[in-house]
Amino acid sequence: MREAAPSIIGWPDPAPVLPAVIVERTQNPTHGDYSVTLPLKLAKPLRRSPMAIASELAAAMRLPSSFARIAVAAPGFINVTLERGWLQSQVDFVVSVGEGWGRSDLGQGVPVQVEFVSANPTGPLLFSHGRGAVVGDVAARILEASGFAVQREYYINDKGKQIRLFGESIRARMLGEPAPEGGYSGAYLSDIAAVLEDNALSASAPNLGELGVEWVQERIWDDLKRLGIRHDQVFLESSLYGGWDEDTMKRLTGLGRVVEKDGAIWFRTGTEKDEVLFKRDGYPTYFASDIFYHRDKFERRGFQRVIDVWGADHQGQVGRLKEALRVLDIDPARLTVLMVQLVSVKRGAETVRMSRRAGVGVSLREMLDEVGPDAVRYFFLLRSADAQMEFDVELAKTQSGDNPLYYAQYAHARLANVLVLGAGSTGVAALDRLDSEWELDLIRIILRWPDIVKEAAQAIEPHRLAFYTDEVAASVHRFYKNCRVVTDDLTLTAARLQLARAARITLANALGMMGVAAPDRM
RNA sequence: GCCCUCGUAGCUCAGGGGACCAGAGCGCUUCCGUCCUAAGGAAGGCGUCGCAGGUUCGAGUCCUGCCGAGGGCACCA
Repeated sequence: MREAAPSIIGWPDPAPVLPAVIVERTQNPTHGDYSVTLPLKLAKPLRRSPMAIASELAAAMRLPSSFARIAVAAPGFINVTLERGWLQSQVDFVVSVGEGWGRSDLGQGVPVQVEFVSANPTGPLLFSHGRGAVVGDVAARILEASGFAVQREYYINDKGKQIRLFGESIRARMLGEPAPEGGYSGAYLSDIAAVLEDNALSASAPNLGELGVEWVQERIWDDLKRLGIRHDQVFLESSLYGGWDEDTMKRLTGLGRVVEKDGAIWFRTGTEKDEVLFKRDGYPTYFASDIFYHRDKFERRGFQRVIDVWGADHQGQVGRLKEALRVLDIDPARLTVLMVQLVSVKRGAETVRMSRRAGVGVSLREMLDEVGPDAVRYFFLLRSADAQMEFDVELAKTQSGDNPLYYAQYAHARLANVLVLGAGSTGVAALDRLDSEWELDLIRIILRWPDIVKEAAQAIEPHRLAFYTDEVAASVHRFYKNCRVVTDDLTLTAARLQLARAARITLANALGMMGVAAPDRM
């Protein structure tokens, strides 16, 4: 269409710029399945009526009549309606593709890194960390399914005084003393102290911090494992300081971006407010580490794109990091930072607000114990990452359709169940008999799945999967309720079983991409 | 004071500049039970899309300002 349009309607001088998206999905089914709005966009530059342009373009469009109907509608839309026979035939196609249904080679093997969680090993993961963990993991799954070469990375901040402070906090706990100034005071310190004492270590042992980190990190891996999350790579901050730091500083200095004042070393942002890179005591700031780290990702390791999942409390860092990348001649658009907003936990009438900074709140582990990993994942995915959310514990535990997780999983279980019941049926499927509104609606929704994945990959918006899943589940329940699958009518039974297979595959793939179980029985 | 995210139905939230786009679920009021799991389905009411301008053939959607909520603005992490 984009290529053909000029020759069909004649090109003016200068030529108009065509929009990137030419065919879009209609939002109202009475207008068909797809629409072309090009005539409306071309009307002004061509100084012609949009309806006339639409008619000419529509007349020139060549689509097999078995595939779709084309219509022109005021004020200048070209609407394409998929033919029933074609829709029905796609049921076989979905079944034949099976597990690959929804996957694509959109990314063409481009290397992408998703870095997420990256919590400091000085305390167990909070529930709010879980949100970033799920968002990052599902973003990675979506990109993998779309043909990107994805690496999942966990960055550990193993330098600096936090580890030392952590060790001092453990020592204080072992001695029954209060935590040091700015130290850690959570109940888990007692657990660590108990383990260390069991191993005959005293408060005077020199490496309490390291031992504590080991304990915490084990627990973090364990929590993530229960959530179904693994990382491919652990990156230590300390590895940035074997020369890479100096090399990067040399580059920045050469670019005239480094200045020393007040005994510290600063990055010249180009605005009035410079940023400290190395503190007066000689230690690097997080900003400096982040510059070294991201230059490493892009230049040394060659990732084309990097997705960082950060908590909302780090958003101040985004602008200056991107500015530093730009200065280093790395296109900042290659870095996407997903800001994950705060989570509060609602238990009955009580709401607990989570605060990372304050280090208080509900631990990820308690929530895994209480509602299970599937509910944690699905509920986090039912909200876009950039909106603050409330997690309703009672709802997550409810075993009914009020709970969107059960609603979706139950739809899958129903299909699996009916497929077992129909396993002995011997009829030959007559797909043209899938002609009720419920069946055709389900087919249309199923066929959207590959687009949903692509859109989620392009926008990096994992929540789109959950909303789609909810739609599929609703359509499945309607189908199940209105179209009895296994009957004496053998060709219809076979056709409906095939549709049930296609729907089950779609639901299973969608739930699978979210890391949520798709049970056959409930 | 500056920056970021959000502001849509009583509640929790979707809405890639398009035409019934004003939505879904929950909650509320009803209805559906020989029969594949009623852990379900069907019907109904619910709104000045925070406010005011602007861009556009067309604006919850983009821009500006204001108001409100939350989070950032450390030689903290």
